[in-house]
Amino acid sequence: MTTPQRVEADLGWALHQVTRAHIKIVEQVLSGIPGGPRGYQVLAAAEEGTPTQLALARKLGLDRTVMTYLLDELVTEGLVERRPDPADRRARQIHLTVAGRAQLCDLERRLREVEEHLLAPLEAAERDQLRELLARLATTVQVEGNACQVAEDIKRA
Amino acid sequence: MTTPQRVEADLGWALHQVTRAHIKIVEQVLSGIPGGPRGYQVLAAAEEGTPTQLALARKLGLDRTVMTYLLDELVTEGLVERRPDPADRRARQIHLTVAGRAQLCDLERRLREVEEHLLAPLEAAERDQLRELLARLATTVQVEGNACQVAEDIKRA
DNA sequence: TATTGTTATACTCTATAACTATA
DNA sequence: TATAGTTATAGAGTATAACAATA
Repeated sequence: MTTPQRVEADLGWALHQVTRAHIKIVEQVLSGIPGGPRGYQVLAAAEEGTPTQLALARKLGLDRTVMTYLLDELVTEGLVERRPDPADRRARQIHLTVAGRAQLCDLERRLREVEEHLLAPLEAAERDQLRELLARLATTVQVEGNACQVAEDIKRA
Repeated sequence: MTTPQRVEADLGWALHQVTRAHIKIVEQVLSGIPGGPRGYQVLAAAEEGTPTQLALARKLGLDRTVMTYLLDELVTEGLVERRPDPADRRARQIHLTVAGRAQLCDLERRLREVEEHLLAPLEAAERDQLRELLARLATTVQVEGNACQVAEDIKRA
């Protein structure tokens, strides 16, 4: 399975190969975070506001029970805190800790490096072209769910 | 999560969105095949030669026990046959049946349509550009494993 | 009565190990 | 002794259902 002569092989094959390579290196960067890529996404979402657990679960396309387990680990690692929601005593707001914010900042820097590494084989102009074309396609195809979920789907396929 | 302002959001987000969309529609096309995308890949590989089960498992990056289950289903559906390998009585060669060959032909046609549908938002010249850039990147990044496996990885991420 | 979060249970998928038959 | 294929068992990950607290 070097260079495909077949069918699906075309766009699908290339798309999956590149995505797979991206996932592999991203997983390495995020291997130290509880929940891996998911944990990172929780941190990123928590930085943007103070979402409740349910809001977080919906945003990331996860079951709320999975979110409970995931947050248990992130809390244990001291990256986030659960605080009572003053407006609704049933809900918990998720806040980044100082350590969580520092961790997130570091991860974001390393993820940018990963992208640059992945695109390195292309010329600068080509990298921009690819980014632009993919971004345009991505906004038009818009599938329900999230990018993280893609990893699940790809594996199942 | 409409248009991302964040980080990973850039290339990774677009790449995963497009891949996810591709997986979704491919899964619909292959939903009737035992094993889904995997079953299709077995059919495609069986058409190219007469691989043994083990060769097939290695090519698709699957455990040989999984291959047994997968082939059981494909045989039940009448798409492939197990035949004794004349050169090694331990091994079984996997052959496409007439129905399997017809099924494969139909699937390939529909998968080509899926690709065209996915790229429809782009101009003809842009589609060619994207295909070319992705193909070039795919051949350079070359991760061990197969494209089908990507679906597994994406989900896990 | 409905909803947030938690916990316990069940299910799916995959890997691991053990077994048969060949080599 | 090693390998191809099968089968049984155990494990990780997820979803389902039941529960407590609150709305």
